[in-house]
Amino acid sequence: MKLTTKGRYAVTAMVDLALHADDGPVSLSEISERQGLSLSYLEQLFVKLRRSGLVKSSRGSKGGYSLALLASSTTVANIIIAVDENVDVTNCSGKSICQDGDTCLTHHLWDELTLQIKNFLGSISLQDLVNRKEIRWVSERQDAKLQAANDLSLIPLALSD
Amino acid sequence: MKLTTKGRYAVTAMVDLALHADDGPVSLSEISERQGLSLSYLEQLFVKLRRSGLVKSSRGSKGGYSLALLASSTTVANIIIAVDENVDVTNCSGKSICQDGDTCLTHHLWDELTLQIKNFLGSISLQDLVNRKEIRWVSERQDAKLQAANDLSLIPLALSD
DNA sequence: TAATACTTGATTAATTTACTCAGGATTAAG
DNA sequence: CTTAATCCTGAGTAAATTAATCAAGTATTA
Repeated sequence: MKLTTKGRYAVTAMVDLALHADDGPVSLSEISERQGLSLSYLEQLFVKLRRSGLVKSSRGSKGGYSLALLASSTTVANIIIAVDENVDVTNCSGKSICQDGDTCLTHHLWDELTLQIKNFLGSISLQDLVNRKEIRWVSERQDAKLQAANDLSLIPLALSD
Repeated sequence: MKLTTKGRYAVTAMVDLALHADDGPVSLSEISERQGLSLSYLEQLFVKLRRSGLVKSSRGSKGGYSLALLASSTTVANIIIAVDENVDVTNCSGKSICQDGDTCLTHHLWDELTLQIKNFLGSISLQDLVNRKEIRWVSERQDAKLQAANDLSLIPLALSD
């Protein structure tokens, strides 16, 4: 499987989106600040998320992204597949051609593991994550931090120079 | 998690070892031929497998590797960890320092997935794999092919030139 | 003593990852 | 109508990782 920073970033960003869904479209720069992720990189990821139909965008000032589906209808597996292309741990993408066009000795094992991972990640929705206590805590901490930073930025002209 | 060719090769080689355990030590060149894996690369992997105590080596002619433990005591997880170092899907190796030294929004989710994968791979032993019908079939095919190749190689001097 | 096989360390080509950069298109607000 | 915010796109790239190869051993057995 490919489970790298890319997939983790995408899920994190989508959870952020779900958590702040009430305030209208969420801009990538907000997500970037709150989650500490690179803005340019997020842009790349959201192209894929949009093309996969998981988010919808609104351009212009006060624009941003919002969930295209119910939080309960989007699973973690959906998100990872959208950005990572596949969640397959076989060497042959499940085609059973791993050794000279034939099945390799352990093909079936990797096929099973792939199924296990897909089942697990497919069983967890964004709504499940939003409901979790430990995620709400982290989110509150992040919101407070961003608020504090914004409050400070109201007086930089008075301080600089 | 790092589940790449390295881990797959190692498990495949270990299953080969378990399947041919009755015939005494198995040389890496045999495994290389049967499983279509690079000999030099197998050498690297078996250094780690030996240091992890999963196999024991006997040098010299008729030497090779054999299982250090019962096939029922070595799990797939043991093998992958031995060559890949970790099976962790968090960004922080489980330390909860993923965002500026603090817990990131989705840390717990990756922690759980890591546990799932470890449980699954830890629940399957080499003995389980050896007992599987589909693995026996592939193994028989491979043995027959190697036997045929060896039979041919008995007369190359008569044919070459 | 010759052949076999493990042992080790250095090196490397190809690929992937995780970005950055530069610019353009669209929209809302002032 | 202008400007600022934001999405949108594509090209490029440095660093890391992978999947090896190569060379030179050492140990053991036939």
